[in-house]
Amino acid sequence: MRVTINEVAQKADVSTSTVSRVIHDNPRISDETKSRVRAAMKELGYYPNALARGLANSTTRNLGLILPNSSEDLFLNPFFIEAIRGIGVESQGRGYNIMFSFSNNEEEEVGFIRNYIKSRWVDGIILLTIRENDRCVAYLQEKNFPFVVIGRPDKADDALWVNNDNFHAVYEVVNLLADRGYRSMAFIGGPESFSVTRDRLDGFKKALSVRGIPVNQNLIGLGSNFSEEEGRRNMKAILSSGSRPDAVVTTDDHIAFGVLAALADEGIQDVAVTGFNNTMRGRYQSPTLTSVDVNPAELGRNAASLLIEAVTGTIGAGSRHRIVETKLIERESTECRS
Amino acid sequence: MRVTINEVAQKADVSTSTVSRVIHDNPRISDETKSRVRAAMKELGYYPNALARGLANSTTRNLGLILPNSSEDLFLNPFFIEAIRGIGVESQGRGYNIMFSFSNNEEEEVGFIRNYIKSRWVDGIILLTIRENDRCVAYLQEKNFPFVVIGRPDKADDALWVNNDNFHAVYEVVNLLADRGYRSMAFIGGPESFSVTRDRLDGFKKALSVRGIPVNQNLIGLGSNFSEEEGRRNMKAILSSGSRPDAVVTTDDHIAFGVLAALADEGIQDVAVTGFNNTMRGRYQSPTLTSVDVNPAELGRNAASLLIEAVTGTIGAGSRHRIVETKLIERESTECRS
DNA sequence: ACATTACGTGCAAGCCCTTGCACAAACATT
DNA sequence: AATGTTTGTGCAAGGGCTTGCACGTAATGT
Repeated sequence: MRVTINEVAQKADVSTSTVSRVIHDNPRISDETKSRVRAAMKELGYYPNALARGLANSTTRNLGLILPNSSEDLFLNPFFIEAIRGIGVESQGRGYNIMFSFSNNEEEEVGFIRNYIKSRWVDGIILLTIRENDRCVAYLQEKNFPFVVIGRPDKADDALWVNNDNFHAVYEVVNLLADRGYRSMAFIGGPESFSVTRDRLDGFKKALSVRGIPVNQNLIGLGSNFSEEEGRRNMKAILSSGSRPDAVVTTDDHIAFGVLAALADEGIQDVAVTGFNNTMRGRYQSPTLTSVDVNPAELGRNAASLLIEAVTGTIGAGSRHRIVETKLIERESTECRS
Repeated sequence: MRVTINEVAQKADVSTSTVSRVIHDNPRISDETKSRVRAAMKELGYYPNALARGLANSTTRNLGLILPNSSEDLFLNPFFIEAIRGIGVESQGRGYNIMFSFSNNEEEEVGFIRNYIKSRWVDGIILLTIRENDRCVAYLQEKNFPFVVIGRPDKADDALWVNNDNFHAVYEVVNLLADRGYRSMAFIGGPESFSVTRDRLDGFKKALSVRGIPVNQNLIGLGSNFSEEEGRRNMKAILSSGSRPDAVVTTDDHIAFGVLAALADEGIQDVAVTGFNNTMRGRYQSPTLTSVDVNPAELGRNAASLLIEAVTGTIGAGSRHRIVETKLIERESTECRS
């Protein structure tokens, strides 16, 4: 039998309510009693039972994390593990635990969310990815359950989210390329159904137009996913349409690898390429790849702290979103136009 | 107010005990009653409260996962995320949840373990790394709390663990090199305090001696960690001692990268190098790196299932350990000796 | 000196589910 | 017909903690 609040109460010669109040440092308890109770707790090695506590005040200090169990391209870059780490470190620093589950599709995700909510395991939920018309978001909103998403939800802008400034990130990429002497830029991204894609494309267009460079629709290609294969396919399509950009902005390192492969296939050398997410491979590819570091750990930290503020009711009005700075990492793939 | 077992009982016109028994599919309840109760549950949308259940029978169906929050080199390869995924998928498939925490050092690890145990959040604990004389292992054994470790504990061989056959893996690496015509092989590994290092070194020595190749102590270097830097240092040390192996077996891709860097510094070309863990970078380095895939997802799955068997008391006698096969991935760095 | 206001603590109900034991009814056994 | 077995349910006592309310005592005010 483990030591409970009762033995402590007995030992300190007070009631269990008093012990409970001491645990929560209730100001109505006199200092003298507090220290007596604390001594008893220490002596007995008392440790509160989280389950009982949770049951009594229906709050668990657990957060649920919904992870995609997806194809390679999501796990081959450090984004996820770093984001998870950020979430974990921030949460545990604030006394929260994280439970996670891997889902193969939207339906499974909703299932896990349902389970977390209904079985009352968690106080809030973190969504690590987001789609257009995300059913998880819809479900969570319907249940009115606290959640935060990494990435910007297309509708439901009133939800909590943390995101990069994708618009600005690409804007800067274009500026870099322009500074390096590139003029005819292509854009190759993932599915338009992801708001990241749209935001980045907007940044691309805006940066061009600010510089007075006309946007050429033939130089814009959106793939059905973020894979190398799609990047390659889109690049080939652009080339075979007869266009010949001198730089290619992509929304993911893997897409960029595909682009580089397509260029290599054609024996084209002097086209600049940029990626996103600053993957390992980009650092060792040849040429090393200029990429945007999205700071996943910081995204994770912010997601966790935002959610915790929400579930504890300490969220500041008007601070339901957080923007995390990206960092442009310049490497060989965008060296000055020769 | 959420729907509880009481409303269900009322609706189905039985006692709460009966409902509880229906939930657990107790055979003492008649089929007729069962279906009546189930109908009531469905109609009311009943979902058991995990906390209350846990409190009542002191079991949570949660597992705790202790993760290192360590320097880059541990996160730069997919080992962790893959292992976590394996653990997660296996656990959730069996109806278990995972809680994790990142620790910066052994002391923090013990702290998290203590918290998990004392606050009764979890039924068992998974250790993803292991040191010599691991205090976590000691603590868990002292508390007699169910746990499993990935990697072989040096003492405490009676603990549950899952591991690769590291001896055999390196044995095969040596065989490959020998088949490719290499004769003078060096070994560069991490700290000897890790059993992986020792097991791999044993495999190395054994394979050589089976082939009748003498083991040269000057060609063995053990670093203080698994980093590129240490790999480079050790390789330089070997070279500057005047030795000139024609192949280098390492215990980690990062070490191998360091070795390759050291060789490149000296302008040496024709030395074969092998790594471990099959990292991303190894696939894109030049030369691409021959490496041993340790199958982290499978290690994770097995760890989870072994632990679950242990906590449910369904563990088979004599099956307290599991060995996961490695897979040798041959690439350019071990091409035939020219 | 009496009424009022803190102050510190205890009572007991509640959170929701599990389970050993008891028990009534139905059936089988002599 | 009397006794013994099953079979299916219910009772009630937990599991460990929280918290609204009540209450006695001491301090304050007039």
